[in-house]
Amino acid sequence: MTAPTKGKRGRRPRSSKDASGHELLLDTAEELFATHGFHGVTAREVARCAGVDAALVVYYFGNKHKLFEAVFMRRAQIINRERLVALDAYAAAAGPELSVEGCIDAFIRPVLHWSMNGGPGWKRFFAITAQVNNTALWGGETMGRYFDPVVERLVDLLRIALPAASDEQLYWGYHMMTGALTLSLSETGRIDRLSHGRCMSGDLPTLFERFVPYAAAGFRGLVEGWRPNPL
Amino acid sequence: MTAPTKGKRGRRPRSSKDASGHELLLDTAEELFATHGFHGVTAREVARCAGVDAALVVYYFGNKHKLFEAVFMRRAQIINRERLVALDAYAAAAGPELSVEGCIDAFIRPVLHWSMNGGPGWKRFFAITAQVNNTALWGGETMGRYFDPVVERLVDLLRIALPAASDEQLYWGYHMMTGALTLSLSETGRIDRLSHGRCMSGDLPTLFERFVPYAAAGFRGLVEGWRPNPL
DNA sequence: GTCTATAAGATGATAGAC
DNA sequence: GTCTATCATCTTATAGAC
Repeated sequence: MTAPTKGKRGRRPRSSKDASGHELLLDTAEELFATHGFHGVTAREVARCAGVDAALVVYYFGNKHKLFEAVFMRRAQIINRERLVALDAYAAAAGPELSVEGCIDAFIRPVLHWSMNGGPGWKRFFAITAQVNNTALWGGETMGRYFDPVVERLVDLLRIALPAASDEQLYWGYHMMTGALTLSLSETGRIDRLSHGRCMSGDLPTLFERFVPYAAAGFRGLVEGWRPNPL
Repeated sequence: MTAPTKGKRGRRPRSSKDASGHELLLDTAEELFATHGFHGVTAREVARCAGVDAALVVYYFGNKHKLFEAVFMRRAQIINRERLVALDAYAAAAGPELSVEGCIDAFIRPVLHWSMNGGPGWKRFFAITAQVNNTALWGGETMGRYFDPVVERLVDLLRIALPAASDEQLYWGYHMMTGALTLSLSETGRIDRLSHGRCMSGDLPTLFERFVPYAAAGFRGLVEGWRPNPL
């Protein structure tokens, strides 16, 4: 062993020019949680990797779980605020000419904007979101607590754009849309391999161009219905 | 402390009528990994909960990670086999009258069948699948390794059903479909809360009825396209 | 605000008895 | 095949000095 430190994921020595310990811990936790998941990282690793003392995790956040919640909340709040603004602005601009495409555009544009232009912190946040959304134990509850109020606003507009749709159909439609969206934003690289390079996880402009017509047509197809052979 | 054991998630004392240690460990690992994720469970916990000695994890599987792979592979192989059979049978029956709905039906019918009729082990497997699918580090790679060959067969059929679609569109369409499918099968309960009980995660016949027209219309909408305002 | 020291216990993996 | 005992290390969290 010749390295000066023995930490598993290395230590970044803290310089006086760095951000505050609080922000440093948030950023570092975001990075490590995104890659390894909540249980795949220890609070000590986060502190070590941030170049900060381990006791400061407790000092700033109380415990590891509250650190995770703080990471999640920081950007979720921004998304929620911008989505509400975008949905209201679209509703005001479209008037009675509201379209499904327009509603979905307003709903996903903020997340695509931040994923493209927000830097690596935002990408990591979306990777965390995908994991939370797909975890039964605290995922359903956490996602709902943070995002459901804005989803209700989206469903309100979709009710106008698709008057023939029942609420049950709209909620199922949203459910399928969010599965596609969180997976897409997590950029796992699977589609790159599957498509032999024809599609790229990180190509968000193309994702946007594909996502809106897919989801909008999906909502309409839902309303038209389909009679399967019974399962 | 009055309980005879002190294990965090309890011990199930092993009786001579139980299945072999190998199967017991697989079933128990499946249950715990589904709920808490790979890093959220220790190999010791799996063994304790199975009523089996901790050293047997190493004896049977080599290490904790290989135990996880064994859990995942056990049912993935069954799904793959049945999906291939279903896709081939549908292609043979439909001939040139192949429809997008029919292809998607054939692709998802096996998983819905097992989720509805296969007992809790299958539900747990799908919960694990959703987590793997949405994890960047090993998710993209693992999902691809297990499932991509069958996905290629699906895309082959969709090429016939949708001759106007480019491969790039078909792969994006599959990508969005799989996000919706893995989230749906993981039954996180989020849609139950969001919809105030109008929709239920565990209502798979309704999911099936909604999923096929949504995804099929999505694929068609993808081909028709849509010109967004630039991001 | 930041650090050291430490408590009290769990971890994955192994060696080797039976 | 199954078990005990053990290694070397890591864990969350706290108390209290500076």
